[in-house]
Amino acid sequence: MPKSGYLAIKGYISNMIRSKEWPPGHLLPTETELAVQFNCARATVNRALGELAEEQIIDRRRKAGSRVRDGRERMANLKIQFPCREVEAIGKEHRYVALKREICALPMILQSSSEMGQSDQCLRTEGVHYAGDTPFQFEQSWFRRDAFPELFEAGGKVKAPCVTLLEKNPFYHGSLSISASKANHVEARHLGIKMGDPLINKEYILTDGHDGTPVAVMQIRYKPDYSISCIF
Amino acid sequence: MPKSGYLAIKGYISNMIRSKEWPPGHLLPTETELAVQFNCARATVNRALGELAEEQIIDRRRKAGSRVRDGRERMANLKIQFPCREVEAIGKEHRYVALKREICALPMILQSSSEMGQSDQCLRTEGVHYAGDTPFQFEQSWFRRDAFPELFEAGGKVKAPCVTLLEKNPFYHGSLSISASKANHVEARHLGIKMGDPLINKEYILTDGHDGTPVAVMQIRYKPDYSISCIF
DNA sequence: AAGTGGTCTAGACCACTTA
DNA sequence: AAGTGGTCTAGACCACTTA
Repeated sequence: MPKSGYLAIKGYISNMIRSKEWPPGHLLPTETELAVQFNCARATVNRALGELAEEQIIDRRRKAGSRVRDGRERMANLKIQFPCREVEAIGKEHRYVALKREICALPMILQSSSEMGQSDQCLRTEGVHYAGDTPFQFEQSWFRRDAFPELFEAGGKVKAPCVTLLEKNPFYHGSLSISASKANHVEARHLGIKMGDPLINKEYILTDGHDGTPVAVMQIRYKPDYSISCIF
Repeated sequence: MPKSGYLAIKGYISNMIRSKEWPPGHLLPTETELAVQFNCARATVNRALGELAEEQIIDRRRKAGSRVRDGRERMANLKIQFPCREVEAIGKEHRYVALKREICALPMILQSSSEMGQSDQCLRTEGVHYAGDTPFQFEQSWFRRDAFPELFEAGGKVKAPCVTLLEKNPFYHGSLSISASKANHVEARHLGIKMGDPLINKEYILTDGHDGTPVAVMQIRYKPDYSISCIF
């Protein structure tokens, strides 16, 4: 542990909390008091406490001071990787086999309440992502035409939709939902497993950067040997 | 968007990146240049860039400067909630029904290579967490005796192990792994579902705060209507 | 009204990395 | 050797929240 600097202060406070010397709810010394104790400027204490608040270890409020949080709710960092990227990450060659590609009406989840009309069109794709020669993910997706016009231009070989998406904008926002289901015969055939086997599913809902309306849904199904990991 | 302050600088840079005016790999102006541009102190720019680096939007290296990251790997915040807490969070009453409780040898994953001997003992528990009257989670766990002596004192009514854990230390670290499996007849009976139904599983491995060795494993199985969500 | 934290400034020194 | 970011200081003013 560093002997000086804001990390020393962070370490000191973390230890007091971990050792339960300062239990949840405990009121911490003020920034000024800690600055005296550590013989440093208040800005240094402020950085230490600010990071602890960011990490949800303490709660800070003006005038009320800083308190140790009830730590029963923690956060972990989960890596978000679209299918093409996930295959690359395990060091295998990514290959996409398109199965379906059709224009359809917007599914419920992509219908924005306000604007209706000609944008009311949607591309639905279905395909399998291979890691080398092994089927890895079965993908079924919907894309609003007004948000992704370039996906509708089917020029040449059909690329995986996520590849086109990431070329357009590598910084999408949205939500991820993880669930389990039983493989139906289509999913089982394309993933090379038995019907009724358990699947892990990720459902990404991508949102527009400006108004936050949903613009795409990607449903990705994985074989039961797949798992998702993170640390906390 | 704020017109001044470090948030204005963050917003400006975020916009340049989102609009692809500054594509991945692009070299940002130096802190000094941005301080001139925004007519502020370098410390203010430093805070803005520091937060963008924290959020993995940019990469920063001394002398090399700050660059826009390849955004294809994003991070999402996943809430970590132990079973008792998860039931409370949906507003239901938490009740734990213990099914098994036995001393056994350490499973592989809890064996620390270095220290062996009398601590070589483990508590294995099995139980069901109810949300109100509905079975919600089937839990199977292992705890090292040397790390959780208080769990071995079976005084009075048996509490859920996670409750005792959180009383001892609300700030555990460890890893979470999410997978899917088929319900066997024990799991199916206790969760009130059919054998062969798909389950979502969480496996928590808790580690010691000091040396990082694993001290407990909690395997939690959920019915297929359960899902895990996060935003990114 | 008074006590907190939030943010900013102008300057400083240094660590690290590249050339 | 030179340019960048990392961190710190001493001081300032303010916003917010409680009493």
